[in-house]
Amino acid sequence: MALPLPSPSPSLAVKESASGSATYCRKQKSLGLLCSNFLSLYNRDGVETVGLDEAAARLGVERRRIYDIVNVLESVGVLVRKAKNTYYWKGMGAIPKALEQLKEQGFRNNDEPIDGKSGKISDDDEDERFSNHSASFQDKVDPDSMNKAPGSFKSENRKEKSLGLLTKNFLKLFLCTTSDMLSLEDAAKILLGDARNPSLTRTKVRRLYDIANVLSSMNFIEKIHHPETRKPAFRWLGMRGQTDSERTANALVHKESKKRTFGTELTNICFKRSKMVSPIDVDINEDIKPVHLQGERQPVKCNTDMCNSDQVPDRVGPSAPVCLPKSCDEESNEAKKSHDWESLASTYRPQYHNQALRDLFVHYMDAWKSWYSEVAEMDPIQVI
DNA sequence: GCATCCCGCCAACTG
DNA sequence: CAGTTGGCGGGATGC
Repeated sequence: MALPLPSPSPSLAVKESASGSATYCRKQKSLGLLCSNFLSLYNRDGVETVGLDEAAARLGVERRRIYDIVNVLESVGVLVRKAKNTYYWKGMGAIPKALEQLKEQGFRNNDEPIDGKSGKISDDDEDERFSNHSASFQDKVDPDSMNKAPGSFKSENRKEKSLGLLTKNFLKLFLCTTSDMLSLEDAAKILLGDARNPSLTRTKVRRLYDIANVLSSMNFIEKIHHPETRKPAFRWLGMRGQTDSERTANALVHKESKKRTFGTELTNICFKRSKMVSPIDVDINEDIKPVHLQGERQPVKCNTDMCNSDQVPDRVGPSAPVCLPKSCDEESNEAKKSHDWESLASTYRPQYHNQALRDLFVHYMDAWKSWYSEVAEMDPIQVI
């Protein structure tokens, strides 16, 4: 899909206060939310490849953030690198196998199951033997890597510190240990050869936070507090019998249930740390609940359609897919233009928790309609 | 005040 | 060598 893509930078999370001033809203820019949106965007039938530029544009984030997501997803088998800028989409169905392989690798590299506290895990199954720093397990080499040509030390050192590899090893800590609860600091120390270096540990912890956010958005882990120390930690949830769609769906629910206090944050209209964008920069996606309609409330029937972000630069929500809801009025017209996003729309129909959110949605719909009618007159929306 | 983690610089890597 | 990739840590935000 060759798209005329805008710079993602304008799509920033902003929140407008009652006074009209704006503040940066960190939550709306989180990697976990971005991951949820990423999955909602690509986890569907017919997706074969993922373009990084396209993903960045659709999600309204900088490419750098896409790398973070992609690296973690690649570690759990959801994506496989195809070429520069392009990944194969393997889907959530590839996860169990990937985890099983990680588990095997973990046990193969360590003679016996390791304990979450004292165990050690190779810092790099494939590359660590070329490492030049003091990892604990440099002598434990993944046999699969034996036929790989060694690269330069710098190259290997870089790989060894990659987010993808760190993700794998972090997962192995859960998969290959008896403990299903682990603090990130402990994980960092285990995964680092040099646990004495506070600076290294701190950096590792930062990366683990990134990873944990993505994994928790996929419901692989959940944040808890250690019962004794009250220190924050993460608990392994694993697959726990969830289907692919359930996992993706839960990923969306998760964002609301874990990262937001209901009713306290009605919009995703946020400011980037210092820059401003359109106050209509709403992340509608975050307020979308997966279907499983069992309920009382029938939300506004809404068809979603992907618009070329080139044409909606200021309306792209923070890390939300460039996917804006349309009213019933427009539905028939847009149906002709719309494509596979309809299936997504039917799967993730909005369900709002409270009246305020519903009101916001109506408000957003009105704003969108107003804007859309203007744009439609000027230049028809291109469909991806 | 500590936990969290976004942001973007810039070096390494790649085609 | 231009474009891609992604490590890294400063520092802002959240609690």
